[in-house]
Amino acid sequence: MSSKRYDRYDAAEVEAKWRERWEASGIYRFQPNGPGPKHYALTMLPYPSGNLHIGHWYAMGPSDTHARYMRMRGYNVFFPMGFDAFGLPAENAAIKNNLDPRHWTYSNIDYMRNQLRTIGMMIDWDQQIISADPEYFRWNQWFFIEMFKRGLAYKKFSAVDWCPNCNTTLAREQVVGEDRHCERCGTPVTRRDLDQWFFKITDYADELLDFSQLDWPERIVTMQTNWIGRSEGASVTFKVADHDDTITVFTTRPDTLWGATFMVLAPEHPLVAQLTTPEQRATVDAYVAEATRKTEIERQSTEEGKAKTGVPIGAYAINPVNNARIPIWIADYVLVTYGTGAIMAVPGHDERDFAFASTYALPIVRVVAEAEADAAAPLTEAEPAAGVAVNSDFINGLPTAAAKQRVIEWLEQQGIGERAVNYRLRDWLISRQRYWGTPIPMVYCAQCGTVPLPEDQLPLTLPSDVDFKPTGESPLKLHPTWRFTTCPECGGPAERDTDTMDTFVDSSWYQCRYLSPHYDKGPFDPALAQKWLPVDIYTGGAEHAVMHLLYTRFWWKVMRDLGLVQADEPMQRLINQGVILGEDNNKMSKSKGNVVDPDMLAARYGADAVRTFLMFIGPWEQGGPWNSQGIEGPARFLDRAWRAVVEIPSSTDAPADPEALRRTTHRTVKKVTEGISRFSFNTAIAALMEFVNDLMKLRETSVRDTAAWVEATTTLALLLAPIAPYIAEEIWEVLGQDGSVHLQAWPEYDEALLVEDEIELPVQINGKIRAKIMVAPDADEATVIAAALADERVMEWTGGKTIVKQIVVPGRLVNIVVK
RNA sequence: GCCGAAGUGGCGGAAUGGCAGACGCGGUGGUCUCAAAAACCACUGGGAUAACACCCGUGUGGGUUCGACUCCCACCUUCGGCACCA
Repeated sequence: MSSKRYDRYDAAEVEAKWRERWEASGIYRFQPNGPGPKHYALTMLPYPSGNLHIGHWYAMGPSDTHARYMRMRGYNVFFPMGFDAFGLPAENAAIKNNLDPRHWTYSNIDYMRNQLRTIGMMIDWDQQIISADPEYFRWNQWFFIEMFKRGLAYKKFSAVDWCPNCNTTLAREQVVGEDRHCERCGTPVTRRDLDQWFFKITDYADELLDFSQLDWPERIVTMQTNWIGRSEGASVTFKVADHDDTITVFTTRPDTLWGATFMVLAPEHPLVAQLTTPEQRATVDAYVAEATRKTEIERQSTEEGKAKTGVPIGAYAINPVNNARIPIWIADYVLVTYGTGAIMAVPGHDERDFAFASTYALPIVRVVAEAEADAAAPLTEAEPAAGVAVNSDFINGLPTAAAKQRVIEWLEQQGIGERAVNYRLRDWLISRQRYWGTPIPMVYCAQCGTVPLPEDQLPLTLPSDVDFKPTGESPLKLHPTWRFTTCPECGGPAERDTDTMDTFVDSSWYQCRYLSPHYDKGPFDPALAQKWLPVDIYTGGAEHAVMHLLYTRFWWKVMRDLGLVQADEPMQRLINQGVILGEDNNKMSKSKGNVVDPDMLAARYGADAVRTFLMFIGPWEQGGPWNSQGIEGPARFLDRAWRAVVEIPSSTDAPADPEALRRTTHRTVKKVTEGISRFSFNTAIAALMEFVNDLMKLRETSVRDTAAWVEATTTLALLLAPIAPYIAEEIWEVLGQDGSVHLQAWPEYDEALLVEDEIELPVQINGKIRAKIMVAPDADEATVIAAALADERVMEWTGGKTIVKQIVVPGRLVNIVVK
C-alpha cells in the first residue's frame, strides 16, 4: 500500500482527468470485428434543444450502466449516440431571433455533446450521426424514392390534420387527446383539404400486429395493438332504391343484417349529394354544413352517447337479406375516415344505433337473443352481446359466431359482400409545410407527371437564403428559385415538391446508420448490418409508443423487403424508463420552477453521484420525483467507497474473519450482477452500499492485511465500474491495478462462498414468529424440528398443546401448528 | 365508458408464497470541536412497557393456504392510454 494520503475525493478533478484519458486512449472505440458476441445497445437519440436536462441523464446514465456491464461480461458492445437534428424548434428560433436554423442546431449540438461527455458514457463519437447532415438525409430521400417505386409512398388529396401553431399538417399519430391537439405544441388541430405524401404503413398492419418476436413491455404492445385496431367482419353492398348507385358498408356483425332497419352515411360521404331528394336538399345541406363546421372547430366533442343528431336524405336502400326498403340518413356519428364512411344501422344490437333510432323513432328489431325461444322478447336497450340468431331467416338458431360465417358465405355466393378486415391505423402522412427537414425528392412535370429525382441528384439539399415566415406555406415554396428545376425525364421545366419530411422519418432507421455513418454506397454498410443488426436492447421513453416505435417497425419491414436487413424486427428488447418529476411531484417545467439542472449537480457532486442517485431513486421503469436532499446519500456512499479503500486506519489490530469478508464480497457480486442484469439498478446500488458499510467497519480490523481485503476492494472497483465509471477507475488505479477498470472482466461469484456455516431460522407457532434458532444451512428436517422444539420460547408456546403439523422450509423457516 | 399499471413508515423505496420496511433521505440523542460544518456512533412503523413479553400493521372487504405485500374475487383511489372505429 502506498503511503500517500488520500483524504478527499475530488470528483471534479478526477472526472476531468479520466474523461481526457479515456478519449486519448480510445477505450470506447467501436470495434466492429472485435472479440466477443455482439451486443447493440441503443438509447433514443436526443433532439438538440441546446441543453441537456435531467431527463436525458435519466435515460442515458442507466442505459450506459447496462451497456458497460454487458461489455465487462465479455460482449462486444456498440452503444452509439447522435442527434435528431431536424425539426421545428430550430426553425421557430430562426423566425423569432433571425438565426439560421443550421447554425442554431449545430452550435447546440456542439454544446450538448460536451454535456453528454460529462455523463461519462462509453460513446465512440466517431460513429455519431446528425440527421440534418446531407450525408444522412440523402438516404431518407433514397428510401422515399424506393418506396415511391414500390407504391409505398403516394400522394393523395384528402382532409388532413393541420396544426395552426406549427403551421403544418400532422400524421394521425401526432394528434392526441380528446380535444385532438398537436402532440408537439398542444394546439388543437383543424382540418384542411390538401395534397400530401403518405407512406403506406397500412400495408404492414397485420405484420405490425405480430409481436411474437419482440421482448417489449406489454403496455407498448397493447398500445400499438389498439392503435392499429384490427377488426374482422364483412363488407356488404346495398342497392339504393330507384338508383343505380350502391352503398357498401363495413360491419363486424353480418349476422345482424336482418336487424338493419336504416342506413347511415357520414355527412362527408361522396354519395350524399347525389342521393339526396329535392325535398330533403335544404335540410341535408344545412346539416352537412353544420357537421363540417363542427369538425373543423372542435371535432367531435365526445359527450358520450349524448344527443346523436342526423337527418334523412330522402333516399332508401334495399336490405339484401329481406328486400326491405330502409331509409338512408346522414349523421355525424358515422366517420368518413373509418371503414367505408357508411354503416348499416342495427339499433337492436348496437348502442349508438339504438340511441339514434330512439331519438328519431326508427324501428328496432331483435335479431339476436339468448335462446331461440326469446325471439319476441322486447328490447329496452341495445344488446350487443353474442347469442343466437332469431328473426333472421336461414340463420335462425345459429350462435353468433357461426351465424357470421354463414352470412358471409351467403353474401359471397350472392356476390354482394365478402369477408373484410378493417383497421383504425391510417397511412403515415409525412409531408410537412416547413423548411428544416428533409426535402422531398420529387419533381412535378407537366409532361411526365410526378418524377423522382435520379440518384445522382441526391442529396437534394436545402437552400440557405430563405425567408422564414410562418405563412402556412413551406418557406421552400416562397424561395425565389429553389422550386424551379428541370424534369429529370424530359428536361422540360418542372417544379419541386416544396414540403419536407416528417422528422420521424429520420429516426426510423438511424440505428442502421450508426454502424457506418459515412458510408456512401447505400444507407448503411451491408456487411456491418449483417453482423450488428438488429438492436439488442433499446431504451427510451414510452411516449413514442405509437409514433417512433411504430414507424421504426414499419420502416424496418420495408428495409427487409428491400433486402437490406434480414430480421423481422428492428429492436429485440425494449425498456422504457420512467419520467423524472420535479420535487413537487409535477412534471418539470420552467413555468413551475421545479427544473433540476444536471450541470450544476454534476459540478457540485460529480457525474458519478448524479448517475448513481438517478439509478438509486427507484425502479428505472417507474421514474419518480427528484429529491435534492436525496442525492446526498449516494454522494456519501461514493465518498465512503473511496475512503474505505484509500484511508489508512490508525490500527488494524481488532480480529476479524477473512472468510466472512470473502462471503460478503461474493454475495455482493451476486446481488449486483442480478440487479444490473434485470435493470434493477436501485437494488444493485443498495447491495453495494451494504458492502461499503461493511468495508468501513472491517478496514480497522486484521482482515485489512489479508488477500480477502484485496479481493474485496478490487471487486468493489469492478462492481462500481458500470454505475460510477469515474470513481471506479480512480479506485482501480489507486489499488495499483493495471489497465482500465472498464476493460476488465466482470467478477464471478463462488457459489460455495454464498453459504453460511450457521443460519438463523425463524420459528413460527401458528404462523407467528415466536423464536429464532441457529442451525446448519443444510440441516435436515428432523434436526431442525428437534432444535425448534428444544427452544425455550417455543416450549412456552407449545406447552400443554397438541402439535398438529410441522412445516420446515429449508433455509427459510419452521412453522409449528398447535391446538 | 373501455383497456392497462399502481396503492407498503414522515419521504424515495426493498421483499413476488416463508423473519414486512433492506438501502437511502429526513428526524432524535450522542462523540469530536471554542463553535459550526463534515465525519462517526446509537435509535427511528404504531400501540403498550422501566425494559421485555405482547398486540396491531402493506388502500378496503372477503377468500385460498400451516403461512399472503405477494395468489383469487369484489370494491375504493391514483396515474397512464383509448374514446361514437360500425
